[in-house]
Amino acid sequence: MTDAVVARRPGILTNDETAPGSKSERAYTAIKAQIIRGTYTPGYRLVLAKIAGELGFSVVPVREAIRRLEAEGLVSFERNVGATVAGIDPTEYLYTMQTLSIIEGAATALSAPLIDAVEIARARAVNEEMRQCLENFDPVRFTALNQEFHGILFEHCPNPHILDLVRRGWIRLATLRSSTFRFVPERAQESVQEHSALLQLIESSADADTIERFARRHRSTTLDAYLAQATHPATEQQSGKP
Amino acid sequence: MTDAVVARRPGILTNDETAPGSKSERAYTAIKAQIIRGTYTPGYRLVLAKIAGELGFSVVPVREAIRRLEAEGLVSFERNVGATVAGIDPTEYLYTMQTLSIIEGAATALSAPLIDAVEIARARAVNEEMRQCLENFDPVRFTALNQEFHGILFEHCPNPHILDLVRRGWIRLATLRSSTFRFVPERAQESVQEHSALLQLIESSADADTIERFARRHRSTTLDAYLAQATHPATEQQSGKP
DNA sequence: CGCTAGGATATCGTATACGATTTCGAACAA
DNA sequence: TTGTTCGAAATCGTATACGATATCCTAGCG
Repeated sequence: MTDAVVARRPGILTNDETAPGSKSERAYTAIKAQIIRGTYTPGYRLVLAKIAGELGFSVVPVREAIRRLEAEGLVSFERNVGATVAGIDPTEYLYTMQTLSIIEGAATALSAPLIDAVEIARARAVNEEMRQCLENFDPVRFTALNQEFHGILFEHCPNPHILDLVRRGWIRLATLRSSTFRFVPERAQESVQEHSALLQLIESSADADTIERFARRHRSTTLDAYLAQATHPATEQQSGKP
Repeated sequence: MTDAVVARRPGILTNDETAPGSKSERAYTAIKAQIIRGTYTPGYRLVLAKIAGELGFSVVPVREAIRRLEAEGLVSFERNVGATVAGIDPTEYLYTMQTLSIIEGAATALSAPLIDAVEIARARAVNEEMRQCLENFDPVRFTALNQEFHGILFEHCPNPHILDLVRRGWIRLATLRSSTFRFVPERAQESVQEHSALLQLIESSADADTIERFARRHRSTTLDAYLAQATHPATEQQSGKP
């Protein structure tokens, strides 16, 4: 296979973290980053004064940032009580996954005609590396590569709204990396194979419907695997007071 | 047909407007309502002090509300310059419609198994009334009923995220009621017929895929009709200074 | 021992004030 | 006329202050 020469880019799903804007803006990206990184785990209480102190800002921009994150679904907020990092119980997880499978399926189908041979090659390289991760049992890298792989597939989606929804879905799922996520080797194996098949479909210009169906199914199957594995995916919220 | 006895409810797409919360909350719903009503048309400049004055609040909650609306895509915002009601150029419109067709199709398919005979009857009644609106040429009522009809179809969608996305899509489209929207009688005629067919599919428990496909197509066909009709859907933003 | 009342504490919600930035227009030079 | 500079006005961005509300703890009562 043609490997090596294939260029690698950061990938559409990676966060900027560059935040040279207003304090409100920086608070927004800072908090968001913490949530994604997992420093603020689901259920963590976001106390205005505390965060403001940590960032060296006053409460006003922090508050604004939090309400924006609430609108994005990353934070849940209660009047006169405060905000917490949005928790994800099993039901929530299922909903999120289902939504993502629908959106991402569509995004992939819409991107497909715009993916050229070079991109296909890139995706193949990534998928190959994923296979190697399986042999070396490196779930962390596997997950990262999986993200990159799918990123390649839908980053050409011409509809920015859909792209945005996909990104949000991935971010939402990223917040439970540590809690619900379990690595399922058998499923991962299948996953790599399905990726190959999907690339085949795209390469051979299969019709949009087929691609969409396949991509969607790929997602929801992964979901089933994870759900089956997770014995009792923590219902309770953890208190955020360290 | 069994009419009359069928109960009528406000419908899932109608706005609450009840806002007994904090000022930040009330500012949020107030501004949102104005945007949906069309009082604040796309391009309208949302000046903090002015809106604060109108509502009798200070600027802080207003600003917060605006940033939340930005996160929802109803308002576009530029640092140190201000916020305007999000405009929708033809491209944007197309993107929004495409996204909505995908989401709404899925929502309808997911709802279908949960819709009972009573609801079907309700939907039939609404559709019948739509047909009458065509005869009397009442586009306004027709549009309202169309909203109610689709509301019945997907309001049972068990996935709240999807439901939420559908709602947002409708709201986004509502903001251009006055600008891009043109009523296309021929298409409206077809629309009513497709509604009947869709109800048939649901009633006969057609498989999810068929329903989804049909619902999606129904949407995107409407889109095509509107786009074909709109001669030159205003590219320019109107200045907000009255 | 369990429950309720009441106050202390933590935290939120928003008004006000003021510095920072952009925008707009007028005066002036080419 | 056209372009440029400079200053005033408009508007945004955020710190601070303080009232409002919820939560927690303690003491007292049954």
